[in-house]
Amino acid sequence: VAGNAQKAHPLEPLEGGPARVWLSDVEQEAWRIMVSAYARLVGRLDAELQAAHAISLRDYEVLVHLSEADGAALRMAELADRLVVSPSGLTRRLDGLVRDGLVKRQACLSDRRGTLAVLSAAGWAALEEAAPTHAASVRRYVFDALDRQELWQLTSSLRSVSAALGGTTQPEVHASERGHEPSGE
Amino acid sequence: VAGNAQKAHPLEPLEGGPARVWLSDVEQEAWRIMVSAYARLVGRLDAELQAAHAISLRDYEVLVHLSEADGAALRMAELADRLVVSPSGLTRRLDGLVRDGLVKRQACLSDRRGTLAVLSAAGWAALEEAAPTHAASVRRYVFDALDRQELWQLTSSLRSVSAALGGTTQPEVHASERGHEPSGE
DNA sequence: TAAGATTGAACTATCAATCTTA
DNA sequence: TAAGATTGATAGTTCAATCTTA
Repeated sequence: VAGNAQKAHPLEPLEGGPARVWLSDVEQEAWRIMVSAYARLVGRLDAELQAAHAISLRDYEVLVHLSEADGAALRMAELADRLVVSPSGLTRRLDGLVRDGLVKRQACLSDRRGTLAVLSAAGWAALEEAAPTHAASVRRYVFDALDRQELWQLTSSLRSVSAALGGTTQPEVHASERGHEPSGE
Repeated sequence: VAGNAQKAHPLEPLEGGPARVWLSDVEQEAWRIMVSAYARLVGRLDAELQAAHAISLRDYEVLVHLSEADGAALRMAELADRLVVSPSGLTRRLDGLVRDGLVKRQACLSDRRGTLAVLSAAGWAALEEAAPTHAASVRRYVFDALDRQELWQLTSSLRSVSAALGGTTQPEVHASERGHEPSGE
């Protein structure tokens, strides 16, 4: 919503009291550019990844997270948390990746309710193939546009926002479930 | 993808040549926090808006953009561009808003192919009602977590990213693009 | 012939309910 | 009784095709 002096629509009940109700012009502009730039950025990254390797950014991110995990395997709930998607959303996403042979499901030994998502050989290959494209895109649109100081500052700011949102993937109470899995590949 | 020294998976074909193929650890971490923080932030904003006023963040943003336009009206294509959604996506979104009575469709006089989206009285009311909630959320999770310098820096960085993405319909003039003619595209 | 907007088909994501195991 | 994961129903989005007007 517009700030104090830009427009004269009926959205100004306050003029600067102790608890401001509207965003200032500077804040409004910052927020606007944040939303717009991020949407456009993600759209571009996805388009370039799909054009070059026929894989969506969403699916690619699954491969990335798995590749960084111990044994290239992760519990569904943990993976969903890292990807910021719902449990059911991850189930559907994994269905597609399993169908394409990039990921395999594996029973969790330590907790038989659980399921492990495991990166397959084909998944590794797809990741290795797509990674340079993705890295180049991110670098081109983000890191090349920022100097070192800006990058550090951006990261710091986003970390503050993340903290304000509350703990995400904080050290949870159940850390003993990271089962041992004889990498079935 | 992990950087150079974090992990020992088979994703390291280079060790630092002239054209780096992977992201550095710092870059990787910055990118990771960017994706995660933004997803969580938007999810929270949407949840709080829906809980308090039964309106989605997406629909709310339509109202905001219309409210800032001349006559609270915008051509479909222009609105879609500002919202970073496809033309068909906006058509469907407007269907819902029209059904709810928050927006009205109006024939465009100057170009009979066109359609105008116009904020209705109920739309204004809904916006006025929801705006304080949204503003408070954004302030709480973003602006309260950042000092003035960080806010300025963040905006600047995002503007650089936006510029690197290339002009969409995003002129660097922030205050003058209100109600201008559809500068032909 | 091209542009603006909409529609149909396909895809993806979520919530609520369900089933299995702790 | 609760937690992990999946499924059914549903909502929202996009691409390709279509219709109207420039």
